[in-house]
Amino acid sequence: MQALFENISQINTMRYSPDHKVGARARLIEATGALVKKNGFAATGVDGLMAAAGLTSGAFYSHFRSKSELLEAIIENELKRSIELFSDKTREQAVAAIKGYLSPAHVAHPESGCAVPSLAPEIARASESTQYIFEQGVLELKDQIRKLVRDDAKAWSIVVQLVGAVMVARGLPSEQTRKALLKGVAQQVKQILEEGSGPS
Amino acid sequence: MQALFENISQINTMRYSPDHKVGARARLIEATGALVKKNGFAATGVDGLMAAAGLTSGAFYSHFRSKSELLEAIIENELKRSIELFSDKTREQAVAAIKGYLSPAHVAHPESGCAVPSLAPEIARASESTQYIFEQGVLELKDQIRKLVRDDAKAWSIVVQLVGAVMVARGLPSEQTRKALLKGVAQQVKQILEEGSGPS
DNA sequence: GTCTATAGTAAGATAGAC
DNA sequence: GTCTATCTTACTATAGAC
Repeated sequence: MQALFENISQINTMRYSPDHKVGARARLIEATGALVKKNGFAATGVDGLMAAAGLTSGAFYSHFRSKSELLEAIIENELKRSIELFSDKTREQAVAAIKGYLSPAHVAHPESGCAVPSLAPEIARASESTQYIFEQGVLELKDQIRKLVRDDAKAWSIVVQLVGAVMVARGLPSEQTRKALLKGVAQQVKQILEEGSGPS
Repeated sequence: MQALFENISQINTMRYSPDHKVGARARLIEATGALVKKNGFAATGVDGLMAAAGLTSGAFYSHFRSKSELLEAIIENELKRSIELFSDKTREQAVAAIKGYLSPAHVAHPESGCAVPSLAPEIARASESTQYIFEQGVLELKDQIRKLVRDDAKAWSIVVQLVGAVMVARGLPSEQTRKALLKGVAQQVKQILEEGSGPS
């Protein structure tokens, strides 16, 4: 299973020449990623996806064999960015990233936020290879949080609180309720972080 | 805002004569609810929805003015059932319900499970009236959990851990990872429950 | 690589027979 | 209320010109 991951990564990496920093495909993945996080994958047509990148739908299939292949690429790209939010950071920076994740701004702007609260149910219905990529990303995210709490259970708890809080808050029309939820969850997450901050 | 809720509830209640316990509309909401939780709302057509109830698509609009009105009815119905899982229960029963929520069986069977981990992102993109119904349901769910922990922040934390854990676990192809996540979250939720179990 | 055009299918919704 | 048939639009995907 781990070997499969490595193969997928290799294929994706070697599809482009090393000196092309950001190709057309990468730009497509960026532009469509924002749209898909905002409006959902199933609800967005290929026409709309390509329009977001300033192109027409005919060009889509020069870059992806199918729409579902795009979802896979989006998940890979988006998860990488979410992971970077928590990696190679001081403890203070990581705690600030958690605070930002649980902010009203993140709730209000799915297009520039983490893909998990926007797309997780659609990932659960996607191909197995898409789910493998998702799993690798989630495990890496958990491991980054684990560095802060040095405990797997606590790390998992924080990960699901972050994504659960943002996902639920986005369905709440009342700002008051949204803020109460975010504040409550932030308080509990902070407590877990403090429990785990004994001597290194 | 509260008045709006009452009006919506009244309309829905008074649409049918009081002696009809379960009408055709209610059966439709049940049957389509399971399908929508499994496959997603946007991804499921009216044809498929009605086929799940043994009918054809033409009959759909005798019961709902639009597809989005159905989503609203499904959310209302499904949230009611999720709330009942935690209401009018002894402490032991409620704790057992939490354990069941975080079970592999719940992760494996979205069609018979809670609607929130299946549909929350689609609710976030739905009409404001659908979101009001969602908010009322989520608040009631939180208040049921609050009875166990007597603290709003802790109740919110548990709610988002439950829905976040199931939602993320459903995207993980490895049973090992799924179980580790569920076990870790269950452990942390249990700890919150024990913190809040002082003298009444 | 990107375009226009189009094939083929499925979508949401309506009309009228029964 | 439910059916079949249909309208209109949108969908995923492909073909061929540039």
